[in-house]
Amino acid sequence: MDHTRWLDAEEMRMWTAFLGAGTLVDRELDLQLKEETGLTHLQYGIMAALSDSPRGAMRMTELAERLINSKSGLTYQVGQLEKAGLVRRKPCDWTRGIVAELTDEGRAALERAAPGHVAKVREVIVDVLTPEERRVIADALGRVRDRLLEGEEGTCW
Amino acid sequence: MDHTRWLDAEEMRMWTAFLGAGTLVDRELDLQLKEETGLTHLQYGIMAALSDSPRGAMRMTELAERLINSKSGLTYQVGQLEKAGLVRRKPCDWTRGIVAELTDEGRAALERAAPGHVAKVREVIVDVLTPEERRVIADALGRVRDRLLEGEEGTCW
DNA sequence: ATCCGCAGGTTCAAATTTGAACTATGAACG
DNA sequence: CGTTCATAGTTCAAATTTGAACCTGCGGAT
Repeated sequence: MDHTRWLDAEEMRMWTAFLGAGTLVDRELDLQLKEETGLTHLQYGIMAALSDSPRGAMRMTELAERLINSKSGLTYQVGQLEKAGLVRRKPCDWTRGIVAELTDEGRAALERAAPGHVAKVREVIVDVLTPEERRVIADALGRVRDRLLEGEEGTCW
Repeated sequence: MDHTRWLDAEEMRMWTAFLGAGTLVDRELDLQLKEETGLTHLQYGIMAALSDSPRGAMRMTELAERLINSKSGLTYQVGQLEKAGLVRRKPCDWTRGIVAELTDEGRAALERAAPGHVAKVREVIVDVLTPEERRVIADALGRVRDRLLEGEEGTCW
């Protein structure tokens, strides 16, 4: 009873490209960020998320969802950033909980880090693709992501 | 002197989709594998690589390259697999070094794990995309990956 | 009021990952 | 042969990640 539909050559080509690119791109960005700014990609992600947020602050759980990370992982990394003086925790005004907020120093660090980071993102992926490819990937992988996010409703790690 | 070319909306859409899909797909596969077989995605990758190999065995360094992982990480995980009796280490015949080789038990475990794994890969990504999207992604991300692999010649972590 | 149940966060131990040192062995060369 | 080098793997401590157990405040039902 082998009902398994194995991957054909073309499907496998896509799958390995996707996996390999994901791993390598991530590593490359991590190296560049650590090298130039001492931040990890995750830490940069946290700060970028805070900076994007309309209030300049986010609740821990929102952060965890947005960055797709476990709550305890976030607690740890926000702790690191707090030690470094880049982020501050404070009780949340508009609802129970705690928000993380960029300090002035944190905002400055992010602004210093951003140009190099964006340049690297362009170098390793954005500028390597054609506009058409970017469009297709945005649609296709956006769909993949959204389906997984939905399936996750109410899941809490 | 702000020469930074920031990402426009479309570029950002692609970038976040790529990042998000990468993270979520990886997590999903890890969960499924641990749940059904007790293996991590990395361990599955190691065993699959060994199984693919013409000799049914690979040198540690080859494995590290193929799986895009650090050497010490491999040492650790191969150690785990060895403890579990799924993999065996032995001195390499045709050149110095050590090869890892699937045991019979390991091969059996891989065969048990594969159908569920492939099904999940289809469910989360392969079957979510159209053939045309798969083709574009294979080409585009394959290029991204290969450029990074080249730039890495001689790098050893 | 009091008791549940739970959402938001944290803590803690265990597992994993990292990177830098370290060991060992084969290859090239005199 | 003996020396020197580069390569293949391992080891070790430190950093990070995980998941489960644990606090805590709060709303609603009784």
